[in-house]
Amino acid sequence: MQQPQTRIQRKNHALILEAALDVFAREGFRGATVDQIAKTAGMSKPNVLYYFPTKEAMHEALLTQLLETWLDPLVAMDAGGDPVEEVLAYVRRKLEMARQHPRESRLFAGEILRGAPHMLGALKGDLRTLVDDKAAVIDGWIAAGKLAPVSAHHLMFSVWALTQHYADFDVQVQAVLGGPDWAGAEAHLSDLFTRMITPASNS
Amino acid sequence: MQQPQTRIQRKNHALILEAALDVFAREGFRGATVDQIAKTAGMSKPNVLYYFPTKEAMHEALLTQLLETWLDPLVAMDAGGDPVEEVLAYVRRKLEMARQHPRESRLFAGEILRGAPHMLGALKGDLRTLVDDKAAVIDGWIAAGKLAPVSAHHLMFSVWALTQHYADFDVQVQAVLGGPDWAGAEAHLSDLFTRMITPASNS
DNA sequence: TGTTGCTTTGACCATTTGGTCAAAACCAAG
DNA sequence: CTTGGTTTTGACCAAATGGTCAAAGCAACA
Repeated sequence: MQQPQTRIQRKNHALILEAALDVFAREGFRGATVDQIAKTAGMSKPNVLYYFPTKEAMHEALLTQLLETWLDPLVAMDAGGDPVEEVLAYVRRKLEMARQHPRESRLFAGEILRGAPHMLGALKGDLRTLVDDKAAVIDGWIAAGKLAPVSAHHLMFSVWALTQHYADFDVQVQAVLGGPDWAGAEAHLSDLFTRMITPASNS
Repeated sequence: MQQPQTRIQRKNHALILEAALDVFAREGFRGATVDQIAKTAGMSKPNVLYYFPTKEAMHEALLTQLLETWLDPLVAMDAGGDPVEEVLAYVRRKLEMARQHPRESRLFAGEILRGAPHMLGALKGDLRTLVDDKAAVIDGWIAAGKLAPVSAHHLMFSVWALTQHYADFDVQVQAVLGGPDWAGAEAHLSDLFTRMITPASNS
């Protein structure tokens, strides 16, 4: 599996994936049509199928490409940094990613919601490995008294749930608040995680 | 719009909605087919369409019915009770609901993810009203010093995000942990919200 | 300019799917 | 057992949709 060679191939490849992301995020895999993707990409349906053999191939290409980016904020959590600051920085990076890439967040959410038919392997493999790795780091911080005792795995679930919620459930948030409130979200999450993980002061 | 009259109508109505919930939760609205619903309900497609004029009608019936149940845990939060206990009890009720009714949670998530085409009115109406109402209660508790100062709205978003995550992203949770861990989830969330909302002790 | 290989698309096909319809099966009351 | 309404379904239809194909367009190089 090689990357596209010619300049025009690279361009159209990217163009199609961009369009597919748009449509998949909005309509879901089943709801998206190749025609919609083609129209969004500004080309004919057969031409889209010339670059990607099937609709599923586009979906998989997006998910594969996405997973890496998606995990970056967690990868960047540094075992050598200040524990509380590292976790808070992770939360902020993740929230920023949700704000900047809501389509990716929804694409991911839709895939998981449907039982992760195209990602189960990656979840049980790369994701699990990374998470276990970082959980060990967190457990180390806790053992050293640098972090309040929490379940490292559930802490990470909390970060995912809380940050992605603002992208995936954006419609609901806006319906309730009357509009977006990313600043409020960041303040709230910073506050929440600070209280959550700051170890009790040595009495 | 009346409820079904005869005994057989009531039975089949319920049977179809049960089947539709199953299929919609698993496949999403676009992915679900009337045939699947019919087969799950143990009857023919035309018979399903005899009770519900369209696929959309089933979806709407489910969502309408769901919204009420869904908000119950929040409705039950009592302004007269102990603030910290009330919030924690709300979290536990919501988590329990996610555990007992994952299909409903996924149905709801799918609807919101797609922009809430069938629920936007309810979100901006009933939901917003209820949330604003309860936010006022929470703000009252905070003003009285019974609760740590938090954004009431974002606090509720946090409850939703964290509890529903365990139902909606169940596949991911299980892929990472190797299996379900509702007990761990409850302990974690109890801990998290306790630290979040317990007011600083009077020094 | 002519040739070669890459790119693009109109037309087409098979399948799926939401929904219809008329006839059959069923049920309850007289 | 008959009759009138309700329930059920096999057969069917039209539209949507994923995907194919052969032919046309186009770029680049000899």
